[in-house]
Parts: sequence; C-alpha cells; structure tokens
Amino acid sequence: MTTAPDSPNQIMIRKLDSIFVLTDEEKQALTDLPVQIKNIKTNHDIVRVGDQPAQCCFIVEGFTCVYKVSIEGKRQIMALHVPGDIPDLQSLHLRVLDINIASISPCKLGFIQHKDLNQLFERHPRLAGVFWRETLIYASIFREWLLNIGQREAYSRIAHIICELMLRLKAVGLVENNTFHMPVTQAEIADATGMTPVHVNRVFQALRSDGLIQTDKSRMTIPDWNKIQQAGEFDPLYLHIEKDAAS
Amino acid sequence: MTTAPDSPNQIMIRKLDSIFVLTDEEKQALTDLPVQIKNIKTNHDIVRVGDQPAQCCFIVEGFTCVYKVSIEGKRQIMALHVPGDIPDLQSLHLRVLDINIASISPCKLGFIQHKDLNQLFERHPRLAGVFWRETLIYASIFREWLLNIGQREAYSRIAHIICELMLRLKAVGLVENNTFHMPVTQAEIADATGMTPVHVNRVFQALRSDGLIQTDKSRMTIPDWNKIQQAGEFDPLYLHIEKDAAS
DNA sequence: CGAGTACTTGAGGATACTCAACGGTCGTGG
DNA sequence: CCACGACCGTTGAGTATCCTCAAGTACTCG
Repeated sequence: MTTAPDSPNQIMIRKLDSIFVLTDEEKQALTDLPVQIKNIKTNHDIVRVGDQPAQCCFIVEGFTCVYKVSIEGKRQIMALHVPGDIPDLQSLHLRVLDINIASISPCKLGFIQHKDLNQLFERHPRLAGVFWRETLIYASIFREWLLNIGQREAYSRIAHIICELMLRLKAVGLVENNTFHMPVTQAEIADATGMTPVHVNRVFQALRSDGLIQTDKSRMTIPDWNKIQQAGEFDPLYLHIEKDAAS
Repeated sequence: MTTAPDSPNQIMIRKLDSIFVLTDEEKQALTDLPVQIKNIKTNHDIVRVGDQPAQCCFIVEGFTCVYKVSIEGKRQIMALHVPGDIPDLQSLHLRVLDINIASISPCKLGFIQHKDLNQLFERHPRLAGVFWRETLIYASIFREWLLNIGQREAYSRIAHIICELMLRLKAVGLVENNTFHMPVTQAEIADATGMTPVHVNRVFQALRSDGLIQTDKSRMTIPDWNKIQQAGEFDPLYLHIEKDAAS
C-alpha cells in the first residue's frame, strides 16, 4: 500500500529514515515529491562556487564530493557523498554556493526544486526538522574530519575515513559481507585527508599488510571491523544514525 | 519604539541581522525571547559530549570554542565563537551532543529553552529559516577550516584564522580602528590549526616582523588588511555576511 | 595496440614536531 | 610589599613524518 518500491526517491527516504524514523505518511509525501533524474559522468561539476541554484539534488547511484581549491591550486575534498545523500541541501538557505560539488564516479542524480521542498515543509512541518537535522549531521561530519586531519596521523586518518564510509553505506543497505563499492581513487583520498597521493599509497599498503582492508578494484572489504575501528579511533556517535538498514 | 537597547538579546539579534536582514517585528519577537543570563569563568565546559540539553546558549560577552579530544589525548578546536554566536544551536535537532563547548575567556551567556525557540518558529516561520541558515554558516566555516588545515601551510593558516575572526567581530561591531579583543592563547590557536604551540609561536613572530599583525596582550591590530588577507588566502564569501555592523 | 588513468616504488629533503628549559606577567597570600 | 605559583610566551637543538620529484608498472578502453 505504500508506493512504487523502485522509485528513485526511495534511496533518499531510506537515508532520511536512518537518521530520523519517518511515519508512513511522511514517506508517502517524500515519494510524491516531483523529481527530475539525470545521469552524469565521472569528474563532472554538478554545481560550482558562486552558483545560485533553485534546486538541490540527491544521489541515486554513485559518489560525489564537495571540494574547494586554494589559491595555490591545491584541492581539499571536504565531504564524500553516497547514495541517499543530498550534497547541496544547504543551497536552500545559503543562496550563493561557496563550494563545488563534483561526481567522482558515474552518477544518477535526482533533482528537487526548492519550491517543492518548501511546500513539503509547510504541509509536513516535522520534515523540515528532518532535513535541518540532515544538514546538521553533515556539519558534524565536517567537525570529525577536522579532528581527523588536524590531530590524527596518516594511518589512523585513512582508517577513519574508511570506517565512516562503510557505516554510511550500511545505513542505506549498500554493504554486504563487510564488502562495499568504494569508487574513490587514492588521489581523492589524498585530497580528502590533506595528504599526498604517494603517501596515501604507502599507508594503503600498510593497511593491507596489517589485514585491516582488502581491495579489489573499487571493492573494499573490511575483514575485522574492531581492528580498523580501533586503528581509526572511530566512534560513530557523530554520524547520528538511529537505525541501520538491513541489507 | 523597538525595545530596551541594552537587553542581552540585542547582540544575538545584531549577529542574525548581519546574515539575514530582519524585520522590526522579527527583532521584537527575538527581543521578547525569555533568556537566562549566566556568567562563567575561563576554561569551563558549557556542554559536553553525550549531553542532551533542553536549551541552547548565545554569547553576550567573551569567546567560546567547540572541541573534541582524540583517543590519543590530542585536542582539536573546531570552532571559535564570538559575541552574538549560538555555539550549540545544533542541539535543537541533534539531541545527543557529539562535541564539547568551553569558554576560553570569562563569558556572559544567555540561555534559551528549546521549547521557546520552537514556539518562536511557529509564530515567525521565516525565523526558523534564519536559524537554519545560521547553522549552515557554521558548517561553511568548518569546511573552510578543513581547507585551511588540509592544504595551507602554517603561515597562511594562522593569517586566515585571524582574518576570519576580525570579520566576524566586525559584523557585530566589535572592531575599532582595525583593533579587536582576541582572548585566544597561542596554545588554543595551535589546537585550532592542528599545529604545536611552539610552531604557532614562531609563526606569530614571523607575522609580527612582516607587519601583518601587532599584538598587545589580547588586543590584536591589523595594520594592513590587504596584506594579511593575501597571506591568508582569505575570501569572505564563506561567511555569508550580508551586512556589516558599523562600529 | 596506444593513450590515459591509477597505482607503485625510490631517494632526498623540508616543514613542522618533540623535548627541554627559561623568562615575563599577573594574581594571590603571607 | 615581596614571595610564590601558575600560566603564557619564547628559544634551542635534534628529529620524524610526510612531501617533492621522478620514473616505472598495471589496467582499461576505444
């Protein structure tokens, strides 16, 4: 009685439901949101600094990242986004974007008009709180990354980011047998952790030889969660996940 | 006809007005918010990881910081807050705090109950958007700090943080003749920039001898804005300030 | 099969850290 | 009024983590 189970909106609903349990009515309202689907290629800017979008997008498939480039030309990746995430939700209240968002893999995106979101919030005031909460969790992740980059050494830093991705993918049901698709290059990990690709590569080798990760192309397997969690000093409180999706 | 001009709420109103111009009616509603004032000493935790506060606070006087401690015992300061700021506004939608907030100078704080805020939002829906915007700007600052720590070298990093503080203080009218009160120790700057106090000290000496800053106790003077702005690669877009307060 | 991209390896070097000690200032109390 | 402790800032010497530069190897795709 609920809805088309394969509507692209479902992945976003699953994500939101993982951080704040939704009623059936709210899920229905979200399912009915008008959405425009677009496919984009790898390494394509979705929005750029200075843009003033009238819409935001959520990820149906693929990974995106938020980045800025320093005047010296160095790129910092500030966030990675996985299916279900809404990377530019902030544009709802910050009209002028101060960041770039790009795909780092082939992506399927769903675009929602701001006006449709605002209408939704009028009818379902609790949902405004859920979306607000979503933006606050992104802020919380930024803070954790600050701790990560500022205080942890390279080995823990990379272990931490892998732990985070695994839990976030698990929340939307994209982890099976401790294995998940992670289409992130070592160069991108480098830009996300404030390191060089060369050093990331060396740390990856150390993580592999210590049995913390197994990689095969872009598939990542975590043989021993406790071990990598400890290495990454990972405490999931900051993700504010309330409910894990069973996969 | 507005209100008691010296009510403690005014500093918060001035801050909010700087990021989203308020109507007189909205200012009045904010002035009427019930507030409890408390004075606290330096280096005192206001809230801690795991707390579930039913209120949030704004700063009337003094500076606070948001911090976390890694398992290795290293402290990362993720944000500095100045008068007018609402450091724990996120607690409105993230019930369990994942951060600590502490004073770094003697502070006067105003506490607002969550229920009073929610009531305010019901009567003035636009204000909910303003407070949401406020949390989004904090997120934007976190992102800029990521760029700062991840990609810039020590000299620019410290110049940048000084630029930011000056602009934020200017927005609430706390800068006179390019001089402002900055009660932040070098050890705190170190924890905020992911450096050691020793190295911060050396960079401060370089900044002084290059004529970018002048310090006298906790008073900071910026003789040449363009120079330090350039050194810090500082672009204020990310602060999303719409209106500067004249001092 | 060639070009592009990602990954890997080596050697040398620089930024920033660690450890340790000293000086200056301020508030407190005898 | 001076002595004391506490905190902050400063300086020096040695060092480690991570960077730079450079080249070479796999893999994928048209």
